[in-house]
Amino acid sequence: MSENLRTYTTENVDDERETESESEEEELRCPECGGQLATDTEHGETVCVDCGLVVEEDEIDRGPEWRAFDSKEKDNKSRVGAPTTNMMHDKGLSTNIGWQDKDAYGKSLSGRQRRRMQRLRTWNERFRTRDSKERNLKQALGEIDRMASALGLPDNVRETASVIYRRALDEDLLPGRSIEGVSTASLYAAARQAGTPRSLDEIAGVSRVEKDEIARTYRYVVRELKLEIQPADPESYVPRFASDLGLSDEAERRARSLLNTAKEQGIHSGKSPVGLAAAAVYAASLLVNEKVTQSEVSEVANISEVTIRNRYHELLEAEDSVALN
DNA sequence: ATGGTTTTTACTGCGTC
DNA sequence: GACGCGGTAAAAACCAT
Repeated sequence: MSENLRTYTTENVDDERETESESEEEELRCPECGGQLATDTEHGETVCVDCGLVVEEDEIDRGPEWRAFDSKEKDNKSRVGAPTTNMMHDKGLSTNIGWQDKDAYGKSLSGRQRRRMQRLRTWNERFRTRDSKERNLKQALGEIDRMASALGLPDNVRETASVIYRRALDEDLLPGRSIEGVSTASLYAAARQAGTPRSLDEIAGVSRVEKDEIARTYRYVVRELKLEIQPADPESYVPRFASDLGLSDEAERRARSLLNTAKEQGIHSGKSPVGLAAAAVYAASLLVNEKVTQSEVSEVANISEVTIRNRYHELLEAEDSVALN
């Protein structure tokens, strides 16, 4: 079975990484003795098995760290970027001061020195935990940054996301939760607060964490930090959708006004904001003669066409009933 | 866990290019 | 005949309880 799997995977990987796929295929011979060559990736050398002649050296291993079976995994294992698992902030390397009041020879310390040591312990502990939070923060911020740029979120969102994360850290919300999970949740919250919301799906798409966990962590963080986040305003999605579809400002304005009349009519409660926004954009595109298809809208909004249909009927009805008055 | 609501999936029919 | 659109029924997802 491993044979089949192997050929399949190497092919796949080669597709995307053309550079150095030949190593397994071509069989070069040693120029001196004709012996077989072997590649020593650790030292970056190609050596002859028989005579030991170094044929090539200082090669760079550009490949990913391990074999990867899909693109996601490949991302994780690539050589660049932060290591994915660094469970202990200091890898157990930081200093610890023993609790016994003995010197290096095992003799007891004088009272004066004991007090000194006590102070040292306190400070060492303080620095160490401070340091641990610092590292934690650093990693989280990197993660937030990565996701934010993947989603095209502006700097101020990253800013608030990191503020939220800092608060979570200060309130000791982290234990039992992953750094990635909390950073993702922070970013999600920040995006919504800033009025440039991204759907849970979009967020989950760039995060290392599953959607469910993000939602769970998000709820938790919001509750504990008592962040006030009102349900996303459909209007806030409009600009993004409109620009993704290449619609004019005029169309965007129409979409907004449609949403506003809908709000006055109270059509919008309980419905997904994204769906409403998508429908409004679609309806607006019709009204200003810049027709885009339903499926195009559903594509950029990540919403089903059916939902767009249902919503945009409601939107137009609301508009009509206002027009009659 | 449950029930009610919303969204999605899958399918069908109609008109147009 | 492919495409865009509308509608429907049933399944799935979501949410408050």
